[in-house]
Amino acid sequence: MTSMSDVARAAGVSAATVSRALRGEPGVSEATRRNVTEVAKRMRYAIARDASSLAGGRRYAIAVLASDVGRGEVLAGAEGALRQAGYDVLLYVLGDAAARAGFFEEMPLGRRVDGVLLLSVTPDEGEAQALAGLGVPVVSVADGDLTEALRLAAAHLIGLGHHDIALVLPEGVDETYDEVLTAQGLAVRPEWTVWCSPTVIGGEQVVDVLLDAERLPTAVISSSGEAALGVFLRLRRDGREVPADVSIVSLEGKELTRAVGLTAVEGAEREHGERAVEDLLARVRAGRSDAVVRPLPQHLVVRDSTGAVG
Amino acid sequence: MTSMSDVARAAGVSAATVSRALRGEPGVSEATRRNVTEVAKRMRYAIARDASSLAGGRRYAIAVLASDVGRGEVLAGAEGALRQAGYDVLLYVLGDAAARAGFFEEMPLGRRVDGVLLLSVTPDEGEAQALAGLGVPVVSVADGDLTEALRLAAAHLIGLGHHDIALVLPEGVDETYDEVLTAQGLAVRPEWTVWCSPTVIGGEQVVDVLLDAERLPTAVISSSGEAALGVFLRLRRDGREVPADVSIVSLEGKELTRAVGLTAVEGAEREHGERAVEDLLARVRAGRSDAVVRPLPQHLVVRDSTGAVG
DNA sequence: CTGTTAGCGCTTTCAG
DNA sequence: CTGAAAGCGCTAACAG
Repeated sequence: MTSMSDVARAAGVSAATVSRALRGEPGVSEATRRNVTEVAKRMRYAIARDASSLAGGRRYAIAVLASDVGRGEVLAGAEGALRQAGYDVLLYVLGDAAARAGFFEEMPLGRRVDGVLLLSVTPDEGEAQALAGLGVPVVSVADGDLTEALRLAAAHLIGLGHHDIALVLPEGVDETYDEVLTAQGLAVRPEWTVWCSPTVIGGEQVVDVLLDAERLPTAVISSSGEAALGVFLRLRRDGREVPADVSIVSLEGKELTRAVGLTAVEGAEREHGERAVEDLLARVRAGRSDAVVRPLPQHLVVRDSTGAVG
Repeated sequence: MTSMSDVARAAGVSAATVSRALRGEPGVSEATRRNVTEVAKRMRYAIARDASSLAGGRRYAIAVLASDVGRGEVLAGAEGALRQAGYDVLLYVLGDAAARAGFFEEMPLGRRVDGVLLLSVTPDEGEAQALAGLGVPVVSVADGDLTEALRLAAAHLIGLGHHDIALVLPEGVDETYDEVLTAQGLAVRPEWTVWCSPTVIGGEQVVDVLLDAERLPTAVISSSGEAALGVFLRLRRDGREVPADVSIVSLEGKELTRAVGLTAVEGAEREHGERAVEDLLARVRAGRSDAVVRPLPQHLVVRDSTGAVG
C-alpha cells in the first residue's frame, strides 16, 4: 500500500503538496500538479479513505438507502457509477417499517458519508430532518409517476384506435384518474374503473367484473403487472384473444411483463441510477447539502398484448 | 459526536481502558468493563470506524460482492444482520464480465474491510487468490443446487403417483440428470428430456415437442421458472388442464411462480443471508482468514400446478 | 489490571 | 506557491 508520503518523496515534494495537487485545490503550480498526478498514477497510489476522513477531508463514501432491493436496476446503475468515481457504496435496506424506524433512530451515518442516495424512499418530516442534520447532499430517485405512465399507455392505445378502455387500479388508491383519460378525448365509463389487489388472482377477478357489464372494453390498462397477468390469463381461458379481442397494457412489473410479452410502461432504471449519481457527486464537489428528488423517467415498451382495435 | 476520550473522562478511566473494555479484550476487570459499557451506552457513544481502522483495529465493514442484484433477498437478509451487528455493508455489483474484471483488477478492498461475502459469485483461480490476499475471511453463498432441487421436485411428484415425468433443462447444460430420476425409481425416456432457452417462448416450444411424442408425460419439471410458465400457458391454450392432465414443477423463479401459482422449489434466501453473516462474523472475531462456500438450502412450495396423477 | 506514549495517513493552519 | 507541524480518534506496545 503506497502512501501519500511515498508519492511525495518520489515526486520530490511534501505530502501537503501531494494532497493539494491530487484534490485539485488551488495554490499549486500547474507544473507541480501535473508531475504529482503523474507520479501518483505510476505508483498506483490510492488514497487511504480512513485517514482522509479522519483528518476532516472527504470520506469517499455514499450511503444508499433502498426501500427494497426489488428496485435492483437503479441500485446496480448507481453502484457502477459510484465505483467508477472512486466512491464506496454503503448500502442500507429499509424494507419493513421496523428496519426503517431503527435506521432513522440510530442514524448511523454521522461523519461517515459525503452524500445520501434515496431509492424509492420518501422521507417524512422527521426523517428529512434527520437526513438534513448530516450536512450532506441528498438525492432521491422516486418511483415512476403513475399519472405519467397512464398517459403513455392511453396515448398508445388511442393511437391503435381504442376508445373503450378499462382501468385497473390497486385497492387503496381512491383516485380514478378520469381526468388523464378524458384529457386525451376518451369517454370514461364508471364501470370501467376497477380496483383489485395487485395479484394474479385480483386480475382474474377483474375480468369477471368486466364480463358482467353490458359491454366489454377493447383494452385494459393495469397499474399492476401481476394483475395485468391475471387479466391476460383469464381472458384467454374465457376464449378471448389478446390482443385481437382485448388489448392489455401494464404500468409496472418489468420482469413479469417481459416474460409473458405484455406491452408495458417501463422506467430506464439503470441509466437513471447513473444520472442520479452524477447529480449527487456534483453537489458533493460543490459543497452543497440540499435535497432534490428526481422522478424516474418512463417509456412504453410495445409487446404482443396490444393491437389495433378490431 | 462523543468520542472515546469523552467516555473515558466520564467513566474516570483512560481511553485505552475504554477501548479494551468495549472490544471485550481480556485484561479488564469485570467491574470496570461493566461501568464503561454502561457509561458508553448512556452517552450514546458510537465508535469512529475511521480512527479504529486507521489505528490498525477492526474496520467494521464487510464487502458484499453480488453477481447481480436479482438475488436481492439474500442481500437484504445479509444487510440486516450486518447492520444489527454494527457493520457497514460495502456493496459491489459484479454484473457483467467487464465490471467483474475491473473489480478484481483494482481490488479496491485492501485494508478496508474485515471480511467478504460473495453472493452467487464463484471466483476462479485468480480471483480466489486476489481475495485470499486480503487476509480476511470469505464466505460465499452459492446458488441452490440443481440436483438437490430436482430430487425434491421428483419426490413430490412420485408421492402424487407420477411415473411419466419430463425434464426441461436450459440449453447449454449437457447433463441429463437421468441418475437423479432413476435413483428414485423412475423409468426415464430420452424423448422426455428437453432443452430450451429459459424463456416463456422456450417453454411453449417444449410443449410442441412433447405433444409430438407418442405419449404425453403426466408431469414436467422445468429448471427455469419462465420456461415453466411457457409450458403452463401453452398447455392451457391447447386445452389441457393443469394439474388435472399435466402437473408442473419449477426449480427456480420465485416471483414468477408465486405470481402464477406454480409449484416450485425455492430457497430460503433471506434466512440464508443472515446465517452467512453470522458465520462470517464469527470468523472475523476468531481472526481467521479462510474461505467457505455455503450452498443455499432449498425446499418445495406446493401450489396449484401439481396434483395426483389422474 | 490500568495508564502513558506513539503513531496510523491524511488535511489543515501557519510560516516562509 | 510550498513546507513544517499539529492533530483527527483510535489501537498497540510499554511501563507501572
